[in-house]
Order: sequence, then structure tokens, then C-alpha cells
Amino acid sequence: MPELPEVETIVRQLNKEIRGLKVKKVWFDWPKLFKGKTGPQKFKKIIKNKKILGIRREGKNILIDLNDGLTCLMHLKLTGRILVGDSEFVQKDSYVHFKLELSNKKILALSDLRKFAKIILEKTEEVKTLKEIKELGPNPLASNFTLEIFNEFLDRKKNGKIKEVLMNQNIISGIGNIYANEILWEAKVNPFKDVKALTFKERGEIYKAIKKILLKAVEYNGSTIADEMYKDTKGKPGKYGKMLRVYQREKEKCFRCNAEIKRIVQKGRSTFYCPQCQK
DNA sequence: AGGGGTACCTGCGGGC
DNA sequence: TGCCCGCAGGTACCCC
Repeated sequence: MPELPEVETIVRQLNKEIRGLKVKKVWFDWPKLFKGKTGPQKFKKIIKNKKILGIRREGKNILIDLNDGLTCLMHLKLTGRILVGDSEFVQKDSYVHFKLELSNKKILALSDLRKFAKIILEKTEEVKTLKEIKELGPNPLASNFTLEIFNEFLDRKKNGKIKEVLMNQNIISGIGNIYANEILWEAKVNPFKDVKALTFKERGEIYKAIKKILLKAVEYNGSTIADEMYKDTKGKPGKYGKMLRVYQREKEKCFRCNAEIKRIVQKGRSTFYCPQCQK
């Protein structure tokens, strides 16, 4: 579900809503949610009365830093959502599997229809050694993500097709299926093109499109396509869904050249592109 | 080392 | 109506 813009929206909201609060109660009904060294019962014990110092994003991971040198990592996978509100608000969601009651009586809930989401509790110092974090490629929104850095990481995957490489979290972190499709449409590059066949100009166009699309999507609080999918912490949909140019537009007309958008399954995921202007 | 297949889950919509 | 299939915004792990 959430890619960089959606996770970034959630993280910014959490910093406004829950920073400085303490955890008072823990509830869950899906123990498999907890991965890593800390099991469900230990998690419950440890996290009680911890203070929330701040919330960060690494790729699509949400990192909640707590006092006593602990960090809670959450990954929302396809259908995870984080909600913050009173108990009545949280109860409206049918797929809540985890709740933290906070010191202002508000509840932070994790909802997940497909139960793919995960939570890992780890020492803050050790977080960067987790495989989820350690291997991540650069943050495309960081100011030090230059064209040179982009090229350097692209060249680590000489054999891949560009769309598959863009979605590889170890090359660039945060891009998923929606934004990979959108970025390549914007850059007018064919998703099936081998990285090694890309011209300098194409690499530059892709680089510009990454920055442009992701920044715009963050500005619009991410994409909500189907109502049951991504929502922010207040249950509000993202506004970038209306701005999408190719994603889920199979057989519709390309906004640029009027040709028919095609959908092809690539590495198990739907690739949408315009066969006429993405050569 | 890194690629392919599959597993983890639930729900929805379409075709028969 | 009901059943089976394909599909959904993502990894993670096993096997070769």
C-alpha cells in the first residue's frame, strides 16, 4: 500500500500528534505482527510507559524512537494503516490488530486488512544494523541524492529492467509500483528497458521525474485509489490519486499522445505504460 | 550473488 | 446464486 509519499505523510502527522506522549496500554489480536527478537509478550511489557521521542522514515519503514534507547519499527506493506484518534474513531475501522493507548487518552492503532504489516522493537543504536534498514538505497528526497549518486546506484544493477530497478529498495528507497509507473511515464522511458541501455539523457529525465513526482505526491498527502486502501492517520484519503497519469489506466488514452495505455505483468506486478511515448 | 517461485493474508469484482 | 479466478500500493525466504 503505502510508498514513500504515503509513509512520509503518516510520519509528519505522527510527529505532530503523538510526539512527547507516553504509552499507557497495549492491545493486539495478531501476535504474528511482531518480528525480530522481541516477541509479543515481551513487547507488551517493555513498551509500557515509554515516552515517544520522535518519528522517522527510512524508505517505507516508520521508526518510532522511544526513551531508554528503544525504537519501534513499523512496516505497513500492502494494506497497513496507522490511525490516531479517540477510541470511537479507531473502532470504526474493521481491521485494527494493534493499539497503543497514549497518555492523552488518544489511541494509535495499526489496521491491516491483509495482515502483512510488521512491528520490530529494537535498540535505537541497532536499528541501522537490521536487514530492513542496512541495505536500503538513498532517500530520493534528500538533498544529497544527486544525479551522480543516482547513476552510481543504477550501475549496481546493470542487468535489470529500469522499472524493476526503481522498485528495488536497495537501489533507491521508497519507490513502489504506483510511483515507478508514474515516474517512467513522466520521463518517457519504457519500463522494460535495460538499465545498461539507458542514455545519459534518459537517466537525467528519470532522475528529474523521481524528484518531481515524489515531491508533488508528498505535497498532496499521497495517493488513495480505492476507498479501502491508503488513508492518513485521521482516515483522510491522499489527493495525489487524482493526479496519476498511467497507473491503473489500462485501455484508457495517454494524457500526452492519446495512444492506448497498456498493462503488462512484469516480475509479478502490473506495469502500465504508453507504448507510443515511452519507447 | 542474484533471480524465480512462493508464502504471508483478505476481499472484491468478473466470468461462467 | 455461487464458485473459481485474477488482482491488489510489499517484502521475505527458500532453492538453484
